[in-house]
Amino acid sequence: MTLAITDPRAMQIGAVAARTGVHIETIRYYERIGILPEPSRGMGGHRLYTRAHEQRLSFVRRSRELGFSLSEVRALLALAEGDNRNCGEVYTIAAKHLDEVRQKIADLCRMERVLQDVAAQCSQGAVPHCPIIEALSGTST
Amino acid sequence: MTLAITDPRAMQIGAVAARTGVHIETIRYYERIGILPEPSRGMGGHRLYTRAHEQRLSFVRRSRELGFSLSEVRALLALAEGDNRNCGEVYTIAAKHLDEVRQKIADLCRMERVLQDVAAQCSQGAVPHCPIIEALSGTST
DNA sequence: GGTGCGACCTGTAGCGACTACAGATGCAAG
DNA sequence: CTTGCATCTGTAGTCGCTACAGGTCGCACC
Repeated sequence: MTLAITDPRAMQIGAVAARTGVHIETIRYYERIGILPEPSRGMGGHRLYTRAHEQRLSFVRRSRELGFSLSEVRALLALAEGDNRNCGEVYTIAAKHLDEVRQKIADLCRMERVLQDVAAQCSQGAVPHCPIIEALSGTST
Repeated sequence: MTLAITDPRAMQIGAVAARTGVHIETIRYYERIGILPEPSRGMGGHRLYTRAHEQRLSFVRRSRELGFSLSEVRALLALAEGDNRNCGEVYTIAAKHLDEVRQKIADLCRMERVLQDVAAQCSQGAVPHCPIIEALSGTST
């Protein structure tokens, strides 16, 4: 029964989690939604991962850190899998995402300015009424 | 039966939605979670809103546009309701939120830089392998 | 008096990307 | 044998909406 040819380099989920920085629950979640292929199982039903799994997980993690959505990550993985003719498609995804990131930055910077103005009025003290509340109540603006 | 003293200034949900820019479904959602008090109802069970509801909704909308979470908005509303002794608490919430916004901006700017670098390598053409994929695969970094 | 239309009603399920349990195992050491 | 950690499965919760499905209300028009 225990003749299973278990690769000595095989890792359990905790080990891959530690090496990739991806939480255990998230790894199982990725498997469930098809981002990570199902690994083989050892004696007690424990998942056994290979270097390929680890690399794929690292790829996902780095992509997520750069703000790619999981569906973008899925697309990137598919392109990475294939030959390198698809570099243009990869570039398209990345460029589109870069635009979105810049848009978000612009939005947040606008928020920041307003918040700072509003907060600054408050710290100038001597308040008959709270200027933050009044700004949000929007009798001005 | 139809003696109900309906305030002529009372609006139906569609009107408040139009005036405040908050979607109808969102208004009902706010009511459900207790952000907006239940309005009175007219003949057919339709909600009837007052100016007070409209003002509260506008307050919520402006706060949300500045990125406050609904639980922060709840707190701000409670403070706005009370006397103005709580201006310090309002300031605390706003300042904390401002910090978070700045943190997000910093994070996004870091993403932006990396994405731009990576994308720039790609557009420099003459690619043996896709540099974006390689960057995400992380043999470097 | 019917019929159509649009605005409204209630209630529930779905999104994205996890996270947090509960309750059952596996496995090695003391 | 027991303790204790790691793992297993499955489900529900998070946030802030959004999108239905299937019913009702009120008014205009013929």
